[in-house]
Amino acid sequence: MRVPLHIVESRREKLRGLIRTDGFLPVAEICSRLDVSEATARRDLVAIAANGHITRTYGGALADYNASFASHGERATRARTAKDRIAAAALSVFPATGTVFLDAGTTISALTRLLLRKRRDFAGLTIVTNGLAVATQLGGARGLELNMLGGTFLHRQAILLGASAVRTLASWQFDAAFLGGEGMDAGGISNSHAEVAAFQRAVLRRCSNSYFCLDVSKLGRATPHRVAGWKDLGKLITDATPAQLASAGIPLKGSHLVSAK
Amino acid sequence: MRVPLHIVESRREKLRGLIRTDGFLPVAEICSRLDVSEATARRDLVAIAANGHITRTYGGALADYNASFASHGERATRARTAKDRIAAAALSVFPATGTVFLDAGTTISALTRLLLRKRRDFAGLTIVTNGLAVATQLGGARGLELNMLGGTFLHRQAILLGASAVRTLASWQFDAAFLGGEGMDAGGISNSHAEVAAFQRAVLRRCSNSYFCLDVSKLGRATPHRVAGWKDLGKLITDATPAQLASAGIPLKGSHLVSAK
DNA sequence: GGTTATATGATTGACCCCAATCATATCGTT
DNA sequence: AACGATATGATTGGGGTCAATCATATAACC
Repeated sequence: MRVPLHIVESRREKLRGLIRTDGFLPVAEICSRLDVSEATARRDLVAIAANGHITRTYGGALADYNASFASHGERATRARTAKDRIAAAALSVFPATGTVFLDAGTTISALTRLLLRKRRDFAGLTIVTNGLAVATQLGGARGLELNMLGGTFLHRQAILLGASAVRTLASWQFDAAFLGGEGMDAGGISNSHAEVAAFQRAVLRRCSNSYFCLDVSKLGRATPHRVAGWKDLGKLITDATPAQLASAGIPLKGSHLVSAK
Repeated sequence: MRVPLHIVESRREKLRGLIRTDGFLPVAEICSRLDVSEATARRDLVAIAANGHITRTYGGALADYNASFASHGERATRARTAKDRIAAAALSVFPATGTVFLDAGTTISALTRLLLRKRRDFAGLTIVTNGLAVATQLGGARGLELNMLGGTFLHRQAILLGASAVRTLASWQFDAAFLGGEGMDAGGISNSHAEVAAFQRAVLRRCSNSYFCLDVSKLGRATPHRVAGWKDLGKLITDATPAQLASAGIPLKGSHLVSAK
């Protein structure tokens, strides 16, 4: 029998919370806790997985604050996704030692994953991040010194931000910084959160080499808060072709571009 | 056919790394990546799960840096563990609003889990933590302001520590702090890491009410680094009986003890 | 208020996961 | 060198999971 929409939505919201709280939830337990049939539980799961930050697994669902989960989707199909290609390109310019800042975000998370797979020992490398997923992934890597900036937790993105984060930043100097973004157009790179943009600008001031990693889907999209114009930032790592970039009015060439093909 | 022991161990070490990197790994993929049969993959999994930090799920294995996973084990058996009882007792003294510090560690993680299950809205409450698992669990809770201290990542414990963490602490004042520990005896509470102990002492200086949460298995155990003597700390929340505490030489009564039974 | 759209639960057949068992090859040990 | 221990892979039966289909009751819409 049909049920009011607000009931459906609130149930799914509750399920989102349950999965987030437990980290992993088997289908059977979803049924008993929400008192619904398997069919409904599964349907809710796919609904949440579609736009929520949840990954389905065989027999249940996994909260992917650690967006590192890529087994079923990306890797199984063997099709290297745009993010993976970008990660590979970023890896080629990744310092072997020194101090590196890593942004939050799924693109950077792909880089982290690749980094862990390619290198066995990280002695001499210091990584600083404000992303919970990145920290979670890198924590425990052999020889790596991992630092996290403090700050206020930004809902839905698992990022630490705010005045405290910017203040802590002041004591660091980075050899390289790898950053993400939500939009790139003729004017530069932009983000949807004012705080994120402000934070990234603060990072830019403290690094000698900056690499923005954005896939082609962000091309031409402008989001409210501008991070920096093309003149003010370092290199762009993208899978967009030079032709695509040119037609979007982005004036980058060679030395400011690392192409991921 | 049998295979040399060092091969077995190195393969399992590699598997540990894979699971940690990916967050979740289906059995089928373990087979293809390690080039072993399902049987061996499963056997390796149980071997790792026995003493490594891995949780088996149906169809694969989950890296449990987020110690929040408790569906199969604790909850399924319905047996309220010591940690759960302590968490329930802690919840009874948990402020409805204000600023609360939460330590890292599995006992506190149990408290976090319970907190999320019991309360729907956290408006007016600010939580500060240095534990990745706690932050991961609480991130996204409705109305909650969540702050994380920055610092250096401590291997194996997913805690942020060090001078930076202590420094950030200086700008906070807590209405309550819930802390864990590794040992309690007549002399007080102790921890195995010097940095952890130093950090906890710094927290104690900045809170009006402190609650140490330790289960009875820690009773009588003394670890190298003393956090504080019984006179210097607030209340103890434990499932140990007053008789057990007395026989261990711990001079606490009523007002300094919250019993979890 | 009548009609349409849809959320739900039951069912079914196929597929996958798992624990147990067994034969075998080879490592460790004496 | 010979023996025992054991890590491995194949097999098998049982059970769980999944996607698809269908009937139905009821919310949403006009």
